[in-house]
Amino acid sequence: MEQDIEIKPVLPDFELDGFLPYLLAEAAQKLSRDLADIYRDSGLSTPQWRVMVHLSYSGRVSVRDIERRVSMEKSKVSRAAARLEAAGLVEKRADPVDGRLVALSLTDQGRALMARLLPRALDYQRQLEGLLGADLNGFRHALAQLLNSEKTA
Amino acid sequence: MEQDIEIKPVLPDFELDGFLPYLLAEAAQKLSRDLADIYRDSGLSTPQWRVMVHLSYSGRVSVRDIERRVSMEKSKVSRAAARLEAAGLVEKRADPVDGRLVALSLTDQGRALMARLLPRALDYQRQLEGLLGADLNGFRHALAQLLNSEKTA
DNA sequence: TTGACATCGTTGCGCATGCAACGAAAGATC
DNA sequence: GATCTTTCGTTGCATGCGCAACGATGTCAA
Repeated sequence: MEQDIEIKPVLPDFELDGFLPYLLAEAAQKLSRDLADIYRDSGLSTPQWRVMVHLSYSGRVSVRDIERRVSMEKSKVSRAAARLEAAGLVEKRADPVDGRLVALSLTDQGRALMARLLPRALDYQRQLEGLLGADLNGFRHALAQLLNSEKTA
Repeated sequence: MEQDIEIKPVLPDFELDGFLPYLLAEAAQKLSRDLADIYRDSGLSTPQWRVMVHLSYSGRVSVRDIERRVSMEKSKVSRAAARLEAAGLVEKRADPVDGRLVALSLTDQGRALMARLLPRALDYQRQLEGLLGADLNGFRHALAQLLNSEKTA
């Protein structure tokens, strides 16, 4: 008889279902997928969507601004912006003051697209808020705590 | 004078800082990065870590099991398992009952590694729980709600 | 002004990823 | 039992990603 059904857990206390990084990753992935249903039909990838969202309420912005704000790699932002420009949704100009900066802004076509998509995103947001109900405030507070926390290592 | 500092937000109600899918994605990414500091030194990638964790408390499992449980693509699981086998951490056998299934299990070396890493993961978990404090229960409940929700679309 | 250093955005490169297609094996139907 | 369908795991392929290196521009100091 070989070693057979000897299921000896390495660490009995450990439960994957209660592990916060795992749960958070699962939830984030699900929400991201559901949200993507809103903008996928418009031909936007997730990085492109994020850039568009940022431009929708931040006006004219550089690549570096988006990188810091949304924690996207600058190369990711750069490529997303290049495709958005090719699609006619975003305009890239050289910053008149600082020649290194690229000033990104929505074109009329891009603004029209987001004027159509953002309300749907807000609907989804309100749907989520309704789902969470009484837990919403605590949930927001918890997320803020996690985002601002330093790892003790 | 060209169109200049006319920052007209597309949708005034929209605030990225309060948008739940965005916040959740940010928080999940941060926790995943911090957690990775625990196992990165051991040469494990994130998919490999997830497979190891699953095997640590589930005993012998097939690729399909992991795919369903951890919502990882089966190709992702397959490649992670192949590398773990090459590293001597995981053993792959053919299931004696169902020839299609691959029975994955930890080797002694793999078990020893996880016996060293899992306590550190639990420490991190407890650190997070302490950080959340009174919000912890509500946070867990909220995550469960989100994970089980159906999109109204 | 000139030269050394920093910052911004793009691009090349190696690698991981997701998707589809495939062979092998099991199950279903007759 | 023979054939058709389904399931499992692997692999090929196109694409996206992170990281480093690069050219271009700005900044600073002497």
